[in-house]
Amino acid sequence: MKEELAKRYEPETFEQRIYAMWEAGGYFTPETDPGRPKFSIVIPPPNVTGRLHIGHALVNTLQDILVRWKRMSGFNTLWVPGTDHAGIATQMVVERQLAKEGISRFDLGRDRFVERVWQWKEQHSSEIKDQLTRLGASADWTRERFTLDEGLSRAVRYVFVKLYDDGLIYRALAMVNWCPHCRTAISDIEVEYRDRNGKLYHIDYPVEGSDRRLTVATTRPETMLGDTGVAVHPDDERYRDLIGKNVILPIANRTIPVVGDPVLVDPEFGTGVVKVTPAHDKNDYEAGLRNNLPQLQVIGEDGRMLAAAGAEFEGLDRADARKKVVALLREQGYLVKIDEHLHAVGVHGKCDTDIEPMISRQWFVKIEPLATPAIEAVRSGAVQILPQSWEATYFNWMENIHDWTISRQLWWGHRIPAFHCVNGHTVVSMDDPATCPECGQPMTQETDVLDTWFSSGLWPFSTLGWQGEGHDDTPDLRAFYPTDVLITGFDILFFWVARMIMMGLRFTGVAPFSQVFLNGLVRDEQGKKMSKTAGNVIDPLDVVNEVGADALRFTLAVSASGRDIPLGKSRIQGYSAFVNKIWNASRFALMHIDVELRDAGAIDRDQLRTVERWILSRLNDVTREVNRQLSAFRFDEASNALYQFFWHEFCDWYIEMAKPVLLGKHGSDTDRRVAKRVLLEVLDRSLRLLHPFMPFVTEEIWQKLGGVEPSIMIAPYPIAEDVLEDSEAERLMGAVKAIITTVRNVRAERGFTPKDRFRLYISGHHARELNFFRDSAYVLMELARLNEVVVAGEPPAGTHHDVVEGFHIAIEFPEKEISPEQLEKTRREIEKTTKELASADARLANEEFVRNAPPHIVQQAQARQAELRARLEKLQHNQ
RNA sequence: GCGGGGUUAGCUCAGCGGUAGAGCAUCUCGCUUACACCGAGGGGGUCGGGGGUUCGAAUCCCUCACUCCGCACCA
Repeated sequence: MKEELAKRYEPETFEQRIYAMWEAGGYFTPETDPGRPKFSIVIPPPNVTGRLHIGHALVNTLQDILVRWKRMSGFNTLWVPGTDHAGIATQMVVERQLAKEGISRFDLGRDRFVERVWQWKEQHSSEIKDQLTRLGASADWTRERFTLDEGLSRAVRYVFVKLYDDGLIYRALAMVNWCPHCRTAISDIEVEYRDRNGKLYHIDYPVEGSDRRLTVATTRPETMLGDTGVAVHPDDERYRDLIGKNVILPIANRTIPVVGDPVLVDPEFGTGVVKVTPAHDKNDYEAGLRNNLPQLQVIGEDGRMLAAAGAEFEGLDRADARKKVVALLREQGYLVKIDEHLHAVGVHGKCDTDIEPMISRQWFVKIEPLATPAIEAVRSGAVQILPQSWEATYFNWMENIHDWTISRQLWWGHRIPAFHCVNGHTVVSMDDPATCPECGQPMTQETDVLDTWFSSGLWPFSTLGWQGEGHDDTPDLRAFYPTDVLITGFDILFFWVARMIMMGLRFTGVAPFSQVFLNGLVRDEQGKKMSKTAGNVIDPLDVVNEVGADALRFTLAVSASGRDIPLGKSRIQGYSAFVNKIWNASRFALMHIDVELRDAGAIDRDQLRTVERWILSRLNDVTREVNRQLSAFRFDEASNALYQFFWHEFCDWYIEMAKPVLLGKHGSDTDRRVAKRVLLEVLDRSLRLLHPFMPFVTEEIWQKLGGVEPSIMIAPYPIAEDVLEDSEAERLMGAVKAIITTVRNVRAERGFTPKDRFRLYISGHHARELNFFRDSAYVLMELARLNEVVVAGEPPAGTHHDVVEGFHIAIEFPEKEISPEQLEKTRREIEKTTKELASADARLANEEFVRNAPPHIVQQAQARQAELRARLEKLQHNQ
């Protein structure tokens, strides 16, 4: 029976149908008690803020490749999908939406606002699922999770309570990074530093009871309203006598003390005098504590000046206050000068607002007891970070880690399970307390929520049903935890990966995965980061609609090496040609093979001719290569090996060489049957090898091949078999290919057209080889366009001589003037060969080389020398 | 300042001790019924500079230059 493929490759006609078929078949859902090894992986949950971008397409394609490969390789495979509530980010998008309606979240109130966010979430999580579906992601949707799901929320609460009970979570008044726009505290790693051309203002502070003035320098003059001291270095001769005296703060007209502080002050910098604002600068805060300076808060949570700044400043924005302060200072003669000054300013990455350091009461995680085992896990190899160079970065960060600010003044997220009564008692517990256990007063819950990463830190086990003690042994946890691999972008190594390792070790006793693969960042063709403002973003869905998911996936896989992954439409276009090639080659194969050929059983190797043994050997080699590279996360090498094999060996050579037999121009019926059987075999295996990279097109074609399994995605993944390896066939076919190439080459150089046919002479040393060339004459004649192949005959004078892969060949051309270009070409070829031979001679003349180099290298050099020598001799004939 | 990368064909990158590779781009020829999203062929590199180790270095070591990314500091 013959099956047919549509004349054109049109992915839109089958991709969605195929995905529905897989899902209906339940192939994404693993068995619960399989009695075979498992492979599990959890998705880095995308933020529910919006649609997936090309970076998501990359990380999810890589995961799907791995998952499909493992599933076909016989593992009981689970890929858990889901989304992250993304506290600040999601709250911001919904607030922006509200702003368009002219209202703020405060107009709605907490409950109604949160309701709005849930509506947003419902809409977007289904959109995200749809996008992943279009990409072909074989995730188990029956286990889809969301970080705010009931079970995951219980896990979060349990972890908070436990860490609190263990003394690892504490509440304290401390200097934190405050975002006046989002009106919440954020953690240290959420602050991004941007270089900015700012100004350095030099201001005079008059010394009390003297006409001396101390000049301080600052980039933030508005904070002077909150100054409570001035510091100098205690060893600085210039100012030592002033320590203990007071200066008068201009504008505010307060007196503040001069203190000596060796930590804060670098006498070499600026004037050597530093104003101290303990309430609005991290270093000043600490200096204030050291020197008993009061903390005077002059900037509020919204970034506007407070009454403490002075009546004329109250309510002014930070930036306006700065202008006013500078104007007044100038007016009153305190402003000495303004220098241009390049410095890094901390901003909130999510909204680009300047961070305001602020003293605030927040919840913290004491991190060191968590970090120490997490460092050890990587050091011992229990967790392997790949590419390995990232381990140094991991250690560097983990060893200098600071306590983690986990409370956020937001409405969207896991509300902190801490309860307070009017008497200041605090209860942290799994169940909401009715009244205060100490004083019986009613209790109210903390309004703050937790940092999003606090919940995503539990993701690998909370998604599998873990909810703390009593809920830590679910069937899914038993079957799939710890997971095997985590694939994610390197940009969230600290935010997420490190925290999962810490939390996993603390709460489950094991690392949540044994391997972490960090993929690069997708950039545009010029290597620039993709961003909406730059207008260079690629929407993965657009690409899928244009060229199909398989072309996109393959492009991503091939490009997936290095830290930056440049991706442009032209690149994707290039690989869509490959998908098209697969389609057409399969179409050709299907025209010739009968699926019933499978019924005859395995291939009888004794019936195979060299060309067939060759392609099977090559296929076997690529099979070994793909499996090896995939286990090392070398998606680029694996996909490239398949590309090379399928296109440049299978299509360009094997199919062309098989055509004379398949089309009945050469060989017996048996030969034809064997050729068809081999064609089927190679196509079948190739499709299975390609399936993890290009799930849709391989399935569509494979369905026509009459396989046993209902879907290619559950057909066995090919593994290399020693019997298929055939070095003799590889060597001989290598020679045939090289001879054909040489003939084509010389033909073109001599200005002959493909219609001109010649006679070819081949000579060799062994009868076996000569017989092979006699049997393969039809291939040479077809592909090199010859009219005769003479094996072991004596070529007449005037023929073109060459040595190819150790075989002497001669091409008999019709009489034709040799062009000057050709003569020049030959001359250059001789010159080049002479040089190469000289270097080969020199190499072998070196006794130390012969003595020290491994024997096979020496042999190789000798063979090369012999070939070059023979070749040179032949080429000289051609002059 | 601390840590980690990178510098190989016009572009993007692989190779990381034994004859310089791929994709794309470019040039020439060819619509040969699987495919013009194709086929055949060509051109193009002193592997950032300098030094060293080695029989042999793009590959290991030192050094310089340029560049990118973290982290820290920045009155």
